[in-house]
Amino acid sequence: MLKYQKIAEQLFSFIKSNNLKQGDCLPSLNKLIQQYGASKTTVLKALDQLERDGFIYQVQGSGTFVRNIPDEHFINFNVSHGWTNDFTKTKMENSDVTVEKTLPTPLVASRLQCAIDTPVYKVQRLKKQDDKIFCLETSYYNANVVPFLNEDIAKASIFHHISDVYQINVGFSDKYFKVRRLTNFESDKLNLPQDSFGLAVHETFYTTAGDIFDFSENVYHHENATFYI
Amino acid sequence: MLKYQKIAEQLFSFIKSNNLKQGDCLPSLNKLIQQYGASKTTVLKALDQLERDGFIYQVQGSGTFVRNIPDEHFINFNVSHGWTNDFTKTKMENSDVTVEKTLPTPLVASRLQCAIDTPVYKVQRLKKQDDKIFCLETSYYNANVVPFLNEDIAKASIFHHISDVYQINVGFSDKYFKVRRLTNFESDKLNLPQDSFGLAVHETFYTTAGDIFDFSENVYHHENATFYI
DNA sequence: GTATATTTGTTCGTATGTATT
DNA sequence: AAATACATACGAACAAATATA
Repeated sequence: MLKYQKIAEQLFSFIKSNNLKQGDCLPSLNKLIQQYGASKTTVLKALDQLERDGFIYQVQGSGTFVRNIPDEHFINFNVSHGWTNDFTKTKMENSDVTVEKTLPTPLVASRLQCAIDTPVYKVQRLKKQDDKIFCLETSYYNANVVPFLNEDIAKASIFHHISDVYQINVGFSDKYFKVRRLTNFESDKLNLPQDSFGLAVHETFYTTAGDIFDFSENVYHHENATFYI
Repeated sequence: MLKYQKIAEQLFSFIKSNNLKQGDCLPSLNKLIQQYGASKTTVLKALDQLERDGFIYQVQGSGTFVRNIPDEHFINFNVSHGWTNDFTKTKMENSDVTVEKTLPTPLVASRLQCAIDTPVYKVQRLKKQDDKIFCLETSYYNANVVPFLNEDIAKASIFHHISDVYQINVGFSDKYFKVRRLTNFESDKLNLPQDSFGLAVHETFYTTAGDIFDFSENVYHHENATFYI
């Protein structure tokens, strides 16, 4: 692990273990430089990462301070994979898992930016948190990039699997969302009355090298799924 | 304007004016260093900002590439003030503006982290985009931080006003959201049937110095409001 | 397939600027 | 007015990943 990442992790642990609250002050840059035996550049990079992640904020001439810890009943909308609020990891369980090797619809092919005769894995999963139905996920993996998937892999974590086995690492994603009425199939799966509404999220995932490997649509249970950013 | 900001702006303009698409390559670091007469650190800082904003991605050993331009019908969920997708600025108009100096409810006081006898401005605005109703905003400003507001200011831009007049600059915000049924008042304002659903967003705004000055609830029209991140 | 060049990523050190205390 | 603390910018060296010959 890199030096600035290690510093960022230790500072984060410091905040958690000392139970620091919004507005509490962190040690000054110079103290952190001494404390970690690092250069200013390196400590600043660690602080910048923590700031991007929403844990701290820096005020010129004043100091570095802790931000609010997000309410634990809400889920970080930025990490749709991993499902953690970074403070208390919430266990997300997959059920009703189906995996099918098939050909993409025109919409899916356009989102995966592949030809319509490119084989894709269609994966559907019902995600539950503490036995509460959280969302229905329908995702499509380009089989030319992700050579193999099955129910066992999908029941655990697809992203971890393809990272471990194929060294395919998630880089970034395009993410669109809106509120819409559920289809009968969706309301059935989510155990909601017909004509219920939910949050529908379309997300296209790219590898760190910029290649598309996954397009997903998640439909969230409007009562059980609440988010923060 | 700072050097790295200027470089970031010019690179962004370069992408737009040359109509670059997803995957297109930007000049290498060394070329940018020569081109802008800046150090590696400074150019990197500009690139990091553009990467954070979702415009580019960097691949070690390979190069720097352009990301997808977001669909123009979707709005950047991260900038609830300003209302721009950074490529085509969409005009957002305020109507049905009311401003009232009052005392906070317990919920509002807790969100503003102020006493219940602290005066606050309650501002309500209906936001329209091309005459389509976009959302109903109800916001509360701590009057000890923002000394004065009226309908004229609220009809234009409150954030611009308090930045210009009081040097109060927005630093960051805590943002929570979920899908819920609208109240009768809300569905009436949004011109939707009763019992419609919408996206409800609670956002607490902090100044760059870390002081809370605004708590807002936005309720979005589920047909007219679509987002990206 | 391998060596080499290219390109981004990390880390160090230093100087100067700017805002707050 | 002075001290403190973060912000910007420069330069240099080395590391790591990728592209190319």
